[in-house]
Amino acid sequence: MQDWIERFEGLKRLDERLKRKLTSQSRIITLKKGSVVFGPGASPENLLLLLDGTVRVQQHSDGGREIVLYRVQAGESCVLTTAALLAYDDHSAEGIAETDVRAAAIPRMVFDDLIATSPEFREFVFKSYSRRITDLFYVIDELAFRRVDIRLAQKLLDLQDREGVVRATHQQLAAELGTAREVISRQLQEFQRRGWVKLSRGEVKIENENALRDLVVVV
Amino acid sequence: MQDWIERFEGLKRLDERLKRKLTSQSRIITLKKGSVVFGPGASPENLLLLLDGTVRVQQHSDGGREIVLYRVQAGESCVLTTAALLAYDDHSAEGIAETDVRAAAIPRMVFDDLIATSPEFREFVFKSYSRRITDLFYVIDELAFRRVDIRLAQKLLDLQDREGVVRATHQQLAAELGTAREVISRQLQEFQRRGWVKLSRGEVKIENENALRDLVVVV
DNA sequence: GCCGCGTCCGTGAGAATGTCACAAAAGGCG
DNA sequence: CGCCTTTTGTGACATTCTCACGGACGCGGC
Repeated sequence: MQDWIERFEGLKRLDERLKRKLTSQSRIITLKKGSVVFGPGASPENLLLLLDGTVRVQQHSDGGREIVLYRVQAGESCVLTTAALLAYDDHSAEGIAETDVRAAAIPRMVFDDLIATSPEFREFVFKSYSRRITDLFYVIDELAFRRVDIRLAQKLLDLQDREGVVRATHQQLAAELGTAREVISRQLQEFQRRGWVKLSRGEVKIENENALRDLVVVV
Repeated sequence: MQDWIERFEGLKRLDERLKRKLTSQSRIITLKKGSVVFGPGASPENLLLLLDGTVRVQQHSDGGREIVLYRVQAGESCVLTTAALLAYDDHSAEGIAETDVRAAAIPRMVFDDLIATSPEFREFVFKSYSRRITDLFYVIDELAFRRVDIRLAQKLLDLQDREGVVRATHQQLAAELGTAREVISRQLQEFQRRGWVKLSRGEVKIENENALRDLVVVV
């Protein structure tokens, strides 16, 4: 279980000495689905590299609404937790394990050391930042400028499994888009009326994927 | 003009050798008010440190709407331009000089070198990232969860000068908040009706600052 | 002056989205 | 089945967005 480094595109090219250093000095941790990876008052002192599973990062409002900011997939890192969430304690962003999760925790000291010695590691870290910031820009763009029906169609396409089924409650879909549950319910009914989806408790079956894609593209 | 480094809280503690390196290897550039500091297809290869003036970073929609993401003030750096905007060329974020601007441009090589050798410089860079990301979180929070009247009141308080005057057109205020001009016009009229502000072409005079503050806080 | 002209602002109507309060339906479980 | 929780449906209304105008203001040319 020592060669998890090979799963990280950006870390493959580290030289052998650094790879050994990374594997020997970082701990492998596991988290149950649904547990809080980081949150208000619980910023880890470690850089987390996700080996398996996905982490959902979201934000709350006072009024109980939520919005999903981005997801960290296996093979990616949680750079922002180290850097930014410390400063951002007045508002509440948190990371939730969407599945059971396995991750490598790199202590801050080792992180610092690697940043100093390895250009490859630096590139990996800055690319991670870049990725997350791009995600945030995207969320802002969507929130400010796109209609809800289009965003919902896009989200359904993103979240569907191989059978074209999205397993999520209306409430969860609303949280994905940062809107209200009623809005989602009504939009989904409209999609169903047009024969694009089929609704049942806790899931949405996509019946006409192309119609959804057209909505996303053309408008 | 060599001691601009002292203006940067995070760089003061660099040792003398590195300070000399920074000043000798980076160019001082000046930009006219209104010019594009960076934008689609024009990401600079340099890290910019702002000596004087402010840069406004904003995003466009296809439909001609805009939203201000954050401002870079004198004494801060444009870290995101180097890292993120390259990856984000499909959507259009750009930096505009809000005033005449003077900045130090640090070549990528020097940046890389400093990151490798100086813990103080690393901290400076990561803090800069942290600051920007916090700003983006804030924008998302506002967009998703706050009413426009509250956001407008907040913005007026932020943008007022010493005399309580905000010099901006309704269109510009709309761009600040990522909303439509008509919405701002109507909200401002409502504020005026209540005696909180006085409107004239191109400016808003705040007449009752406390009322605006109350609106921001209590709701 | 006063005539154009571009920018800025006001307005009405209707669509889209958000809020609130409740009720109905669906599923789990003893 | 009866009871409970979760999920979904619905109406009424407030807020925000969009579209299509028209009028007002400031400025330069005459």
